[in-house]
Amino acid sequence: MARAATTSDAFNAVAEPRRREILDHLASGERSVNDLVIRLRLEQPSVSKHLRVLRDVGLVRVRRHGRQMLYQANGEGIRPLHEWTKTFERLWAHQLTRIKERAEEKARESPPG
Amino acid sequence: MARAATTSDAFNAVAEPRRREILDHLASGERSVNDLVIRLRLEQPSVSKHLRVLRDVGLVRVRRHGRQMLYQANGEGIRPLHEWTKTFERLWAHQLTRIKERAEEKARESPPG
DNA sequence: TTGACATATTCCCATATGGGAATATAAATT
DNA sequence: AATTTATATTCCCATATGGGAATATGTCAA
Repeated sequence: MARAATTSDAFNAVAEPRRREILDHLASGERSVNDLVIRLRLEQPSVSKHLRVLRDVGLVRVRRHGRQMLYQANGEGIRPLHEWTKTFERLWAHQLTRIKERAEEKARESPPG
Repeated sequence: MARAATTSDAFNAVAEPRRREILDHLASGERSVNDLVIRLRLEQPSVSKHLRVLRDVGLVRVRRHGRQMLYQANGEGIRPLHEWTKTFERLWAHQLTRIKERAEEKARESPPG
C-alpha cells in the first residue's frame, strides 16, 4: 500500500505546505483564486488543484461571484485537527511546569542578594 | 516534484493514521515497541518504521531499557500543530455564535408557553 | 559461546503525488 | 458570435511512500 490520498482526511490535506499557506490567506476572509495566485506566487493550475483537495476534505467552501470563485476557510473542517492536538496539551504544560520547578529549585539553592 | 517527505515536518508525519494511533498510545506514558505492536496489531517492522519517522521529526523521544526501547510522546513537537490550528479557532467560534443567534431569534419568533 | 528475545533496517512494489504544460469550461464584454 | 477573463481539468513524470518479507543489529540468559 502507498501513502494515503491527500483527500482522505484533513490531516493529509494540510500536510502540504502550500495548502497551509492557502488556508492562512483564507483565514482573514474570502479570496478569489487569482488573489491567491498573486499573493502566493504559484501557478494558477496549482492553486486550483490545491483548492480542490481542500474542498474535497471540507477545509474550504466556495461560492461563485460572476467569473470568480470565492473561497473561504471552513472552521468545522479544521476543528478536528485542533481537538486532536489538544489531547497532548498537558505534555508541554507538564514540561513548562518542570522547567518552572527547576528554576525555583535553582533560586532556592542560590538566592539573590 | 512529488509529495514532501513524511520526515519533512510534524504535519507530514501525523498525516499517517497509524502514526497518530501510535502517538495516542504514547500520550498515556512511555511504551515499548512490543507494547505498541500488541495494542495496535501491526507488524513489528511497521511500528519501528513509523517510530523512526516520528523520531526524525521530533514527535517522540526514546531511551533504552535493557533490550527494550521505550518511546514517549514529545509535547514540544506536537505544539506547533496545536498553535497553527489555533489561529483558526475564531472560525468555528463565529459559527457557534451564529448558531446561537439563530436559535435565540427563533425563540423570540415563537416564545414558549 | 550459543541461543532467545527485542528492535531496526533493507529490498521490493503498487500507488498517489505536485508541478509543468496544455487544454477545457464558464462567464462577462464587445 | 468572437474575444477576453477566470478557473478547472488532463496528461506526463520523477519521487516518496507503507506494507510484506527477509535480514541485520543489539542485549540478556544459560
